[in-house]
Amino acid sequence: MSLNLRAVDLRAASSAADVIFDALREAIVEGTLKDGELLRQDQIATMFNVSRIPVREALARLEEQGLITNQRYKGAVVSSLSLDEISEMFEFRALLEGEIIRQAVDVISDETLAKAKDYANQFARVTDSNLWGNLNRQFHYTLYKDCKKPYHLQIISNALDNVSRYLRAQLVLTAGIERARKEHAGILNAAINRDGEAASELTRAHILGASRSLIEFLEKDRQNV
Amino acid sequence: MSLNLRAVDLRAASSAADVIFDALREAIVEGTLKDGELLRQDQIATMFNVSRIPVREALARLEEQGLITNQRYKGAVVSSLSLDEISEMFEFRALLEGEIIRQAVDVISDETLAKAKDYANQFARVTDSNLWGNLNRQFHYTLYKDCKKPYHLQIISNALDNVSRYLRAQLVLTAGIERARKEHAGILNAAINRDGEAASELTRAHILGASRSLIEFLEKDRQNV
DNA sequence: CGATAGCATATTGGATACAATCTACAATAT
DNA sequence: ATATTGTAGATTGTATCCAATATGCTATCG
Repeated sequence: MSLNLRAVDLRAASSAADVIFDALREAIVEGTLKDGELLRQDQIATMFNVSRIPVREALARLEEQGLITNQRYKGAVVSSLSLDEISEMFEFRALLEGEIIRQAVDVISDETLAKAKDYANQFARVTDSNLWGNLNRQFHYTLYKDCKKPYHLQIISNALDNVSRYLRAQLVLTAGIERARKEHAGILNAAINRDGEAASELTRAHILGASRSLIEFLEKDRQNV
Repeated sequence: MSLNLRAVDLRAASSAADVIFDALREAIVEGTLKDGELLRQDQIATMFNVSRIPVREALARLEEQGLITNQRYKGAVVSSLSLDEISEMFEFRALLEGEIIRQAVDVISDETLAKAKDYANQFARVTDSNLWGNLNRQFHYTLYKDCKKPYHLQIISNALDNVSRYLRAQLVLTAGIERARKEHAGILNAAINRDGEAASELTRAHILGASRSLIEFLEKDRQNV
């Protein structure tokens, strides 16, 4: 077993369903596919040059994640969340992320802190709003990841997936960026000082504040439809 | 629209994939399908008298829930969790359920309390170990449900799904029933007294205690394999 | 006798074909 | 004109079929 060749684990390679799942997931999370938009199996199959079978598998998985809703014989639509549902998901995130960062700051490495700082800086500098969502996610996720709780992290990630297409509206349309920038700095600082309690409280406030701002915005926005 | 006939919403009717998903999920959660057991598409298809297509859809959804693991071209096996993973999931449950019951006791109705008491009694009386898992779930879920946080409840339910096949071993093989019975009584009492803090703390202790007992048992058990 | 290549069988991934159902519009009756 | 029924096309759900891959046995070579 000493062949001078870089090998990859082909068993872990992606099936067509995997590729389609990832693509749809990303499009929904980024908001490219809008709230309530109808997803036609045939259309997606044609786009990816496959039959409808792997498309259906991807859709089944997306539904299990809550990102789409399937109605038998009618089709799949991108899930459209009520204000209550959005609000609940932010509360959920505040609970989970507040707890995880408390545990994380005790074990987070200096390299990881440096990475988080880098993401925070990029987030503050970059002006392309398409990048904000991802940089925001990277910043937070980086702070959490050293605590070695993969299940918690996966659930957190999924919860974020379910609200990011709304969060983006909050950042872009309510001057949320400037506030987020400051709050990120505060959280990062608490992490650098290894102050779990402060990091937790600031993270909770960060999430719940964004929630309030978003809900307020959506309340106005949804009236004029 | 006033026809004297009891109608049902056929659009909500189950597809073959739904039926198979539910059946497999239940079998895994109850432990009928064991840890690491291989699931053959063709065999399942034959059992339900359908083709493999809806079976594959069900398997895709089960994998998304973490209940099975799929390996390309090899097949699906019931997920086998490490002690660390099991332990993490119990911590997760303790965090979530501790918080939810705190919020729930403020709004829980007397009827719901009566139902919870009924489940607790059944749990204590029944001797058929196959019923324990479900009664335990019903007891806790009943206490939570009035708080109207469907997303939280769904995540809690899924987390329980992922560990119940192990929990059952703890109840059956470590005299966990007697302790669970007492702890249920304590939690119920705190709920009746509308003491959110006590209910939360007792629920956390209940879950983390079961976790410790289970892990200890599994450590011994897995050595002799 | 042991290791490796070749082959047969089993199983999964995906394509094609068909059945069930929905949607929209035309036809008909009142 | 309005409401109901019938029909055609579109779309989803499932069955059947083929291709890609894994597994295990056999044969061959050293």
